[in-house]
Amino acid sequence: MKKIDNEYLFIYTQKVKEKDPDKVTSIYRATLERVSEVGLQGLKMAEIAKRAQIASGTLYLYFSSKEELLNSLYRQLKLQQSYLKPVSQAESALPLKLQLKAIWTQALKYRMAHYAEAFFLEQFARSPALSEESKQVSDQITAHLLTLLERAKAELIIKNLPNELLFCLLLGLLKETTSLCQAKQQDLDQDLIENSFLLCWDALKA
Amino acid sequence: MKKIDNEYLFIYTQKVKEKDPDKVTSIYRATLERVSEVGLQGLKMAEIAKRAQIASGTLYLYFSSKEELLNSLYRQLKLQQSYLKPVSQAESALPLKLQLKAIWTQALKYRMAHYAEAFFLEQFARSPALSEESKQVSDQITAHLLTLLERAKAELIIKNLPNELLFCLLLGLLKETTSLCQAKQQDLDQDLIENSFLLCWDALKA
Amino acid sequence: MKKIDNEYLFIYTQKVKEKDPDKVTSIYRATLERVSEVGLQGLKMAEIAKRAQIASGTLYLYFSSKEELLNSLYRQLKLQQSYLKPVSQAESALPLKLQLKAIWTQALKYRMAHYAEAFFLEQFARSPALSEESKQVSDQITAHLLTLLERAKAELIIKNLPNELLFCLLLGLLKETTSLCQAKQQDLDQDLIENSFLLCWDALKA
Amino acid sequence: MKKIDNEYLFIYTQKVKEKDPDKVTSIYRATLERVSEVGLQGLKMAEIAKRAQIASGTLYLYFSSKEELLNSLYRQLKLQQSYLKPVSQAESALPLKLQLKAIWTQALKYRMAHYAEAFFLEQFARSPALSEESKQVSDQITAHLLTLLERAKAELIIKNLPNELLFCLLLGLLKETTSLCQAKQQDLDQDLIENSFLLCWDALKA
DNA sequence: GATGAATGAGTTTTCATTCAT
DNA sequence: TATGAATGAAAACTCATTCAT
Repeated sequence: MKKIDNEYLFIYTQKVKEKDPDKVTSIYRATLERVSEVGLQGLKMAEIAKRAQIASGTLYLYFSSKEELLNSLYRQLKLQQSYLKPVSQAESALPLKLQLKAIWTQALKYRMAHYAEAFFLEQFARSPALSEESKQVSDQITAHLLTLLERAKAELIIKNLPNELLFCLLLGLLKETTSLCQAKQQDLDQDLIENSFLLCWDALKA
Repeated sequence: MKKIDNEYLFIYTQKVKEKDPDKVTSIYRATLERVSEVGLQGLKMAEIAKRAQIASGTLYLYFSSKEELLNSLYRQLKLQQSYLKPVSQAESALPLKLQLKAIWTQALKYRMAHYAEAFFLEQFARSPALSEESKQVSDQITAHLLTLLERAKAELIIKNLPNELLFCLLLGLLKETTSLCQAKQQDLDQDLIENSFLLCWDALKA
Repeated sequence: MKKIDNEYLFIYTQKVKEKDPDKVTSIYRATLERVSEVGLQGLKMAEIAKRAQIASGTLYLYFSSKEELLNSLYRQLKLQQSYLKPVSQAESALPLKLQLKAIWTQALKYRMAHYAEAFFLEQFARSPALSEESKQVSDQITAHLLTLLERAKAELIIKNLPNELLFCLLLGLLKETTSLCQAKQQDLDQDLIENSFLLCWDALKA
Repeated sequence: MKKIDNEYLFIYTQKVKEKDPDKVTSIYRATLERVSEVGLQGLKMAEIAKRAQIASGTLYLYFSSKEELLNSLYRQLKLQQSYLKPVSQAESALPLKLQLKAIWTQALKYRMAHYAEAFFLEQFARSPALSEESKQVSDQITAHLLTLLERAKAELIIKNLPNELLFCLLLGLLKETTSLCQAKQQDLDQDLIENSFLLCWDALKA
């Protein structure tokens, strides 16, 4: 049973309800844990409640249905994704390559540290239960990157290819690398960060 | 309602049952179609039967349970993955880069043409219903690639990094690119093939 | 898998159908075997067919439904029960006690030799599927005994109690003794016959 | 629709579940009633639920499956069988014959009063659904009787025959007599008790 | 007649949701 | 608010029976 740390999730709850935010937090955590254990298909409300140490009826005080719980968690996580992303002042003075490397490193570390969330996001993104509203919560991680890539293209540092394709490269490697670590129960080491960035950079650079 | 062509799926059925292979084929097709429409969570035996134009009881003549049907389809598809991969004689005389490009092109086209399968494989791979036996059906797509990468490393053409990491790059870009096309309902054009291979190659090359 | 000998069952089929009597016989045999293996609850038409080495559809050429098959078998067996019972000419000259002993011995042996039938009869007799018609097929085994008991009562040899009660004693001991032998996979030996008759006789005698 | 009184069944529930014992009791009662009405073959979970005045899903809060419900009821009843059997202090001072008569009377009355249970036990004992665990719950009714018979044999009051055989006599007559009363919708009268015991005793006595 | 794959009505079982406490 | 037993609609699965071959 994977435990997901509470402080991190706390922030989700800000906008959710007028009710006890700790409870919402622990419902979210319980949901993520169960999804990482049994997948979306195997997810049962009763088990979420049990894991969150509340009665199953209580879930319905916070979320009107399973679908709403999942969509709500999805939106929180999506918004959350960008939360840790802004590059520090200090970093924004660095050369673009180093800024990109900082983002890459941060993204890899973030995803490893929050694998259950990443897993949930990927699973639920493809679920027919994903509401229209949820779909519209865009992944703002991209905003930062976008600016950076545009600048790098303008400076002829990286290839002038559609952003979409460049994102595919980065996102694909990011996902696969973290999946790999997860599957092999292996931690992210410095070598892996360096090597993976090396691949990215050589791919991108003009 | 997406239709998946029959001839292609026919080959799956070779080893499945002593019973009518056409029926197995159409059950597989119906399952893939429904999964691509409603996801694994929304998949119902009655709807698979309806789509396959058989009675729901008939499903159980071919598969003892829903779980067995999904695992069985999973194994067929996994074994199938390598089926189209061997590079032709003519190609094996080409320079490594061109061989790799041939594989890349083929893989992209294959995945686009069989997106429902790819989707099912990715979804079910993470399902708790995936049996041990199914897990053991390895993805032999990698075998060809592995040889090629090893040769290229030996010839100092590509970077001497762990195969796993190189696979992450290739598989990640492959998945994301095809997802992108799928999401945008856009066909794979020559530009996309060229550009995506350009990214791969620059990443890999020494 | 218990095999029930064919010659014995052959006689059932005389009045059943205009169709192949061998087939009816083997359906009956298969049914009895399956019932003795899995009970009435576990009895499936497909398994009867398999055991009888015919297609399940063929069952319906001989019997219009499962219920009819069971009722039909029940009636055959009930009629059959008395078939072996008539005491020989020679025996009818013996003292009543010895005649009774001859019947007792015969009944015990019969029941042991045809345990599957006895089991079926007892199970099906209590089934709601037992038709009115089947209920009316009386157990003529009793007819012989009845005469004998009446005579013995007239001669003041046995107790003047209601026949029903005397039957309960005899039938009860008969059933339990054969059940016991069956459960212990033990053959009926001479001791058991002697001892059980001793109990019966002492109970009955005036 | 036969009603089985609640107080009696209450004792079953002692060891069953941490949940509401009244509900377990009423499920047991409903099951016995339905079995006595339609037999084991005709028994449906939905009808048990209806009779017990609960939703069918509720059955599964108490028993994980139909099979478990039946086995559970079987074990309760088996254990229960001996419950009413111990002879009172006063009785144990009586001559053996009278003690035996007391047990006989008690057993007859008990079985008549709880015919549905007896019926269920006999039916389910032969069902393939009977679990190994259930088989092992021995019928402790015999323990008391055994002691008594052994003593009577030692005192040369009754025949020195194997207990098994003596049990066959007693159990057989018990079963048949109660079946008879049940079938004839007739109550157990004093005559029947006297007469049946007379038969038993004459059979047993040395 | 004989076959056995196919049928679908009828079961068992699950689980999101409700509601009395 | 919180509870968790109860609900019952909906799903998986079974199997007697049919029917095209």
